[in-house]
Amino acid sequence: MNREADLSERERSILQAVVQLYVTTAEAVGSRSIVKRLGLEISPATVRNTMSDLEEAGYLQQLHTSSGRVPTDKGYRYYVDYLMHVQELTIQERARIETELTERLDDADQVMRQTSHLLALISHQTGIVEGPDESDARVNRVELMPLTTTRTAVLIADSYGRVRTHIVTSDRALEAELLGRVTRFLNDNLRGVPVEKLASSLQTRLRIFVDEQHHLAEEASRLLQLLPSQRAGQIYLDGTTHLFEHPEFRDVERAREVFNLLEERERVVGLLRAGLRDSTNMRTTILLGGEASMQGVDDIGIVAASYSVGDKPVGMIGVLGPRRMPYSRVTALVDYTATMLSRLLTRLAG
Amino acid sequence: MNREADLSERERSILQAVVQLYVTTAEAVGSRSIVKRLGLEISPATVRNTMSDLEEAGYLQQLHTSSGRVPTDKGYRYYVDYLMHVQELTIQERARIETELTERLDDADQVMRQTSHLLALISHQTGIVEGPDESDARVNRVELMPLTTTRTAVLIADSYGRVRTHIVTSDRALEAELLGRVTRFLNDNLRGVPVEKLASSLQTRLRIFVDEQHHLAEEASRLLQLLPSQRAGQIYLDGTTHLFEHPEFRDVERAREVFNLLEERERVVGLLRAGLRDSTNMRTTILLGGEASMQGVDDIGIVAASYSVGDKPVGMIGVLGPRRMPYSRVTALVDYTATMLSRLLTRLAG
DNA sequence: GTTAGCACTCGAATGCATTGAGTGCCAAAG
DNA sequence: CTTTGGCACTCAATGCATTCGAGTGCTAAC
Repeated sequence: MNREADLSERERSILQAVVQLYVTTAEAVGSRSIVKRLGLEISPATVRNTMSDLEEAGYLQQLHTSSGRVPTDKGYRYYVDYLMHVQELTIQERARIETELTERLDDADQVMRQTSHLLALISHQTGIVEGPDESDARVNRVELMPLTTTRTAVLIADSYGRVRTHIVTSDRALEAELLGRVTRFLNDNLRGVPVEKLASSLQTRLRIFVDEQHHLAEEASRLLQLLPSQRAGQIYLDGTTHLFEHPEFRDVERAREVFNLLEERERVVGLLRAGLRDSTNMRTTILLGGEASMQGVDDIGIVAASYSVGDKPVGMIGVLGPRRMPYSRVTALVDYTATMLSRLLTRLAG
Repeated sequence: MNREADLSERERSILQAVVQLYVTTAEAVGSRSIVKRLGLEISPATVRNTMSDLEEAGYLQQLHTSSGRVPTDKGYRYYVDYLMHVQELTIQERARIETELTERLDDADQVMRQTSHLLALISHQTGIVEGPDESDARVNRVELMPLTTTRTAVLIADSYGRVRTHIVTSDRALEAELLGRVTRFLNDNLRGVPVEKLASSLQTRLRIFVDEQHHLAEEASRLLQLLPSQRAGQIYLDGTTHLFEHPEFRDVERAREVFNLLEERERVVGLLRAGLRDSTNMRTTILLGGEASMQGVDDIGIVAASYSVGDKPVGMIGVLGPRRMPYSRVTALVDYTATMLSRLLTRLAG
């Protein structure tokens, strides 16, 4: 079923005008302002009739009998799916994203931190970057670094160009020389193994090498057993205070809800993932507070896109703001940023 | 000058009652409730006279002519300096801090994250931990880990048991074998050097070793030059959303001010440091919004304490909340936590 | 199908009286 | 000289009635 066909040309342009006006003014929009906005030769009364139809069909909503109208979830959804035309970024903005991202090219971690910063800076909203999915990361290199006789830093460089540090304590003293040999052993045997399966992989390979390198393998196994199990994908946030700029969060309770959401990283990841799942063939997805995947937090909207390393999508980025967000601008931003990030990370991993 | 002598016994106990009542109720306190609170055989009228004196002396304040009174900065200051008796933590709370901190004993970074979490959890306020001052950190061990032919991870374990990762890109390809030799060279020559002076120290020692190990030293120098200069001490925050629970931050503008402060890490570090400087011989310091060192953010209070590695104070922890804070409880918490943290980090570094 | 006109609705703003917690002050008591 | 009871006074908060105005819904005419 093509919802696009449901609305007449006039209804479409009026819905569009309502959304756009509401987004900029944050106030319910009336028939007169619509006429002004469209510059058309129709009277407010006509607009009122159409708006009434749109309300009946569930696209608009009145806060009280004699007020202007405001888009409903359905109205926003229609707008972002069919009416919005993505507003290109300016050349300056593109250039800025490109230079400020490539500056930090060295370090995947820093690239992602900087990405969230840029998203926030340019959109004046909250920028979100979810780090590459741990489950796809593979071991590029392992290093064991003695800290004290019993404490050892296990350093794992993964296929995304990130370096992770875990510190493990063992019962008995380990000599630096031994750690050096174990390191070499691990690098010879574990490159390309999924990071999550480091310990279990080693167990498997142990069987093969058990005779010749029994001692080394034992030691390595002991160390890797101590690694904490993988936490959920890292998340980078920036610009959370921009939320305070919007009138919908004047009420502290509302603001609090959103801040609570942002503190629960798994929930944020969950939302972004849901967005990816529901996404059509578009590169960006828009999630609206109140819709199925966003139970529990109304009032917000998220523009999200996935980024890839090579051809494989590995994580999400997004911009979170009030549901009343300038989607056309933000969509362009998120789309372009995701493309740039993909390119950079691919180069880093390659 | 001993300010303690300035006030009569009655004035002292009434000031104390005002602060305590105001802290729990968040409402201006009147003469009747004070009488009830103190359970004394004096009449409200007497209390009113005394309160009037206290107001004239600047310890109390009326919001409007016919309302109850509220402590001023000076009033709070007197209270925390002379009237407050620290309320011991319960055994359960002590036990909790101890077990939940020692659990993560391995990793200084995690210990500090956990510390901020505990501070927030137990106080129901915002917990702050400032990582050990970078300027005192010394190199314990260095490792170079090849990521690609041109990208190298420089790993530095410092004397506080932390491991830092920097990724540097060099112009020309570096063989793993070479990096191994450079690593050994660095560890032989740079242990104990202040982390900040890594690059310059190497330059100095280069002159000595220039003949025999010219090539190695050159290579090492090139890599270390690329390290980013040290950013200010890391900061760990937790429980920022607790701020929303207090009526003083019902007004979004107020809340926003504090969140902005918390986003500017250097400013937070600056406040804590100022606290350390002003501190008397007490182990904890209390900073009150509006006072000299806290220009620009009213309405908040901070209880801070320094922690040490060995005998040397290296960083600060604190709890931030509304100025109307239960200082006696929070002070006990911060004090005990700082002691525990010192003990753990000393053990880690030792 | 579109428009002008008009009655109607309802939130927001304004004015006004009431209430009550709390003070300041004074004169009397201790 | 300190303390107390009494009393007038102040001021925020509350409730209520009124007004104002943006905006609608409806109907009759175009």
